[in-house]
Amino acid sequence: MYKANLTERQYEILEFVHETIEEKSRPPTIREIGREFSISSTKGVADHLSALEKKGWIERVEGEARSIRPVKEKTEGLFGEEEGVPVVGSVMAGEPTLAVENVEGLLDLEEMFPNQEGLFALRVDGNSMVEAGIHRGDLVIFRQQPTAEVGDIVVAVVDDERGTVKKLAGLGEKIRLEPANPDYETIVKDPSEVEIRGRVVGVIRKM
Amino acid sequence: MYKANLTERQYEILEFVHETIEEKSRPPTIREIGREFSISSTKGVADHLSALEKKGWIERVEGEARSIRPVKEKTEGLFGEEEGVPVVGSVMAGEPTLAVENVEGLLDLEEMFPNQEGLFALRVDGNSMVEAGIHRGDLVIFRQQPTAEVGDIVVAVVDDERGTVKKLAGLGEKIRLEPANPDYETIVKDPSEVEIRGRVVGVIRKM
DNA sequence: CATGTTACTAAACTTTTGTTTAGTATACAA
DNA sequence: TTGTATACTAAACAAAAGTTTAGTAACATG
Repeated sequence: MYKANLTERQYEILEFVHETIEEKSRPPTIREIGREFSISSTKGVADHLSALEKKGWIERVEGEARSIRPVKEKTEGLFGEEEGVPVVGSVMAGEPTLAVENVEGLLDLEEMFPNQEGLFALRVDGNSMVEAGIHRGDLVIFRQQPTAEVGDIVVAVVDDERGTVKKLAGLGEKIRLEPANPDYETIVKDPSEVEIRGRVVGVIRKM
Repeated sequence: MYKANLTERQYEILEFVHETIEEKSRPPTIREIGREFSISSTKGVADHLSALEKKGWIERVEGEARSIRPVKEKTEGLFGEEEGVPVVGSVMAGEPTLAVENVEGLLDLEEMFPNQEGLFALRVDGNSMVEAGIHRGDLVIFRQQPTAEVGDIVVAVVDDERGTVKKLAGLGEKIRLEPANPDYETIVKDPSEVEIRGRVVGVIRKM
């Protein structure tokens, strides 16, 4: 056995199917596979495909052209198609490299902050939130919403300024926007003077 | 004209092509499109495809089955396939919603932290780096490397412990690992007692 | 030593699919 | 009014692609 119950030949063909889909955005035909591997008979290729299907690596629709379809769950991992950066549980001494066994999961950023309606990013340009771990240059991810709860970190517009990021500390007759930096002062304004634009749901920093 | 120089019918067909690729991971045949739209003649569909090709929305290979291929640059945006969270330049007062005109670009997290060899994430569980904006629970993204420069924030293993995140403050006869929190003390160790495992290149926090 | 799997060739066959020819009808612009 | 683009039908044709039948050969396994 070669990799994961596949023979070497079967592995090569499965790999070619993937490459073709990747490059040409459609699966290859039996004859295209045959040409690639110098298999003159279509039956030769068809046999490999039957084996791959039987072993659960691909699916096909009988009689349809280009119907080879890799089974995602089985194939991802084998060809490194997973999205995301691996999250390691711990970094132990001794081993020079971080082994795959150490990986707890994959950090799928698209899943973490999906491209969904109402989600925006804003680059922070002040220092008023450093104690909340939001530094100049960071990108804050915020969900656009007109209100928030006390304690939330919000993106708000005060006095026609560019939006600022502050902690919402009070919501009564006066709205209190509290910085996380003793050098800055809490903003206390009438509700009419403050527009809450969104709630911060994440921070991303690249160094 | 309907959308972006396409007729309504052409738009519908282009949309169906996209859906088919999305759902079945291969483009539809002319007859499959015909069936969907109750166009009995293959010529009727072929005419639409010729129009789409002429207008630059798709590409085809003559004589090949299922060779319709949407031209990525033109199509993305029309069907909302872009990856990433929009980055807004500023959040202005007045407008109730964040207009698309405001968008400076798209934050493509996969591009920012690509799934490349040697890139890992580690969840921070101490408070020793709060002043550097790294809090408990944050994910630090680090590039696996055995050395680093003074000033870098590194992931290191000291005394068989689980990896810690510290600032590399000295590299001579003794290695200095400096926390960013006055409550913690700088670690000063022989090089033999410290293993630098990587350099922190990013921080991600979800709130 | 029979049996099954793998890995093919060769040739014929069928179905699917793309292409072409011929024609209808509507709408719009020059 | 003539041309051009759109939006099709109908029918036939040709090429592409999947399927099937009949074998060969190597190799491993019980």
